Amino acid sequence: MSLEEVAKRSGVSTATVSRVLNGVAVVKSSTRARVMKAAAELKYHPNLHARNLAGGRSRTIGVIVSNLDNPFFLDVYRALEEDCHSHDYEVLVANTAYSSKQLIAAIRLMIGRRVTGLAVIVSEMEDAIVRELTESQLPTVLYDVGAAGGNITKIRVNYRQGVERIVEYLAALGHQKMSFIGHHTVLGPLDERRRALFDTVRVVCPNATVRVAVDGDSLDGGRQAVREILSSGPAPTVIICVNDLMAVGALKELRDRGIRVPQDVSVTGFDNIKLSEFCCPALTTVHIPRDRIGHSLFTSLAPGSNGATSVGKELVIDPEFVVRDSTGPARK
Amino acid sequence: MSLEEVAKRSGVSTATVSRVLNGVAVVKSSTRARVMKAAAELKYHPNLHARNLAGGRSRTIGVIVSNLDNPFFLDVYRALEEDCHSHDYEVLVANTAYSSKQLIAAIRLMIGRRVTGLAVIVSEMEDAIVRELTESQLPTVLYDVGAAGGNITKIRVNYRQGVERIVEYLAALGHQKMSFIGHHTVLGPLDERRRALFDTVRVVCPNATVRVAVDGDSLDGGRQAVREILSSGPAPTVIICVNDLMAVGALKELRDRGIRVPQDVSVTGFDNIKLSEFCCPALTTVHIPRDRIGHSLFTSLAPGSNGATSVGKELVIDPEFVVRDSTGPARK
DNA sequence: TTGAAAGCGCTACCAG
DNA sequence: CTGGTAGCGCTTTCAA
Repeated sequence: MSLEEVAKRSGVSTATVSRVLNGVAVVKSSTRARVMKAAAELKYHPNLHARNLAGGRSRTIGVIVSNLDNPFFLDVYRALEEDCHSHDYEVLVANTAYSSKQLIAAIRLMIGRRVTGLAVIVSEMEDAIVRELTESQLPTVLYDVGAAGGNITKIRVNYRQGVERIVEYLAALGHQKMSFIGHHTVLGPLDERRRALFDTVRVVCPNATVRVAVDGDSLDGGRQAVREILSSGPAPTVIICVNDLMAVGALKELRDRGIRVPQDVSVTGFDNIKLSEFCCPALTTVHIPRDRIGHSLFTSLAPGSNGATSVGKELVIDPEFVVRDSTGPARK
Repeated sequence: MSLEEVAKRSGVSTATVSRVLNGVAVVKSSTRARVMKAAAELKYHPNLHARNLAGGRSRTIGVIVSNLDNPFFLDVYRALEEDCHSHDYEVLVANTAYSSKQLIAAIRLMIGRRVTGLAVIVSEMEDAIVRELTESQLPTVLYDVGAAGGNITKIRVNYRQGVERIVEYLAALGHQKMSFIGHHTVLGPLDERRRALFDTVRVVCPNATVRVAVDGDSLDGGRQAVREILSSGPAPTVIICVNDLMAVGALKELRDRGIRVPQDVSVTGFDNIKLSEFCCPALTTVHIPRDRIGHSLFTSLAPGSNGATSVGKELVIDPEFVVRDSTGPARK
């Protein structure tokens, strides 16, 4: 089941078979037909490793994410995949489960596969890794970490802006006792959100207090974080969640305890994943256009018609505040 | 950045470099050190395509699923990935979005990559595809479709049993006006569930009626299907959903309309994804052990110590009925 | 313990 | 329009 066997069976050279299979160069249609027939009869499937090796190219974009379970990543992935497929590229996904070790392994794997470009959407990025990527020459898009330039494009979401809207809105509603739940990550976007929160609170409502709890990035994690908040001090009047997934978990715990949302406590999410409309109450959140992110990934990574990638820039994405039913006036 | 450059820099042959990098054969430790050093300095990353080509192997398991968005698939994937990584295998995922065309493309890709084994967890399987897979010789696991034997292992979930529990339970609660919402698929597991439902109803509660609506396999799809049900006839007292994801969507639509669950209408899901515990009300559903499925995938596909895969069997997985808060007595 | 060399399957360049 | 052939980068005997 190799090119050579197909060549033999159809009485032509391997070169011609290759031409036919790749639709390149003009091959006499009778010859073409013969080759196609032979390939079909032999159930021939080209060895992609050989093809990539010989061709040097790979037409593959790699994506590494922290947590495929979070719909946020899937939405980005879907948009990217759409572009890739319509331009005849493949996508290779890798999941790190927030582990640096797995991140490194994933990066090595992508480099080893000689991907055309690599998108790294994780929050466990360490400086050393960013440096290695920078030195690797591989066209890369980093999400909310590192600096643009050279082979690196940075996509930055303006979290600060989103957080500001949330805080301003809550402050106007009279909330003073706030809490924040996030997940275990010291670096990257997450901490950015936490820091932005504290900074904003300091400016907008200096009298407000903010208690923090962290747990896993999952429904269970959100629920657990709320337990921690509730058992470690006076009940807050608002729970600001680092993302919608954890917020939905938080909602569950509150409901189980008979704490009403938003009457007793307000809850906010972040990301605006589909689920945020379907939980109850529907979440007040901040929309982040995952589709735009996904499409930007492709645009930056895939070589344009001129043959060059457009990496090296910094793309800023502005979020949008969405008010739904999980927030209300602070309880007296 | 090729093996040869590393060899040159460390003053040994490519063969030796290969040995060092693969930890095979005994290499003098001083030589080994020199090679390692050179590789590091050169930031050498082995070309995986060349490696696979030369080695013939690939230590990669491919998985093709219909809808990565449905947590069900992710759970299966995660279990499989865990096994793969701990046995030094890679996993390659492909998403078909329920399209036969994409399924075929994905299969070709997997074969082209010469994966060790392939798991196909989709519901858009056509006979022709099953046949092609059977003839391909590639160790394959099919989910709820096709027949075991040869290079094919079939994993079958005993849906019928799950559906029976649901119907018996609902019938005992006095429900007579039932409805079923599923997604667009004529073949595979889905239709199995629908047929099982009708068969069971006929036996358990012949007086009951069942209306059907189908839409996409998503939160929106579930909501939409409920709209269809509600606008096309008398309100049912129970809505049986083909899976939890659609059930959560259904719940949302009911809530928006002020229809109480379970007082006005009962709702059941299927799969027991994590979300089914977190929605409100928590879903009565049928648990399907995705982790077991994932682990079985690996066991069947990865060659054992004897070097042979254990494909060819049929594995039956029994579901388990889980009662939560979305079901109650039929409204008079 | 190490080197030389024969491929793995395919592409691409050069002739014809 | 088609064939010959030199690699692509790595693994793997076979000798040394």
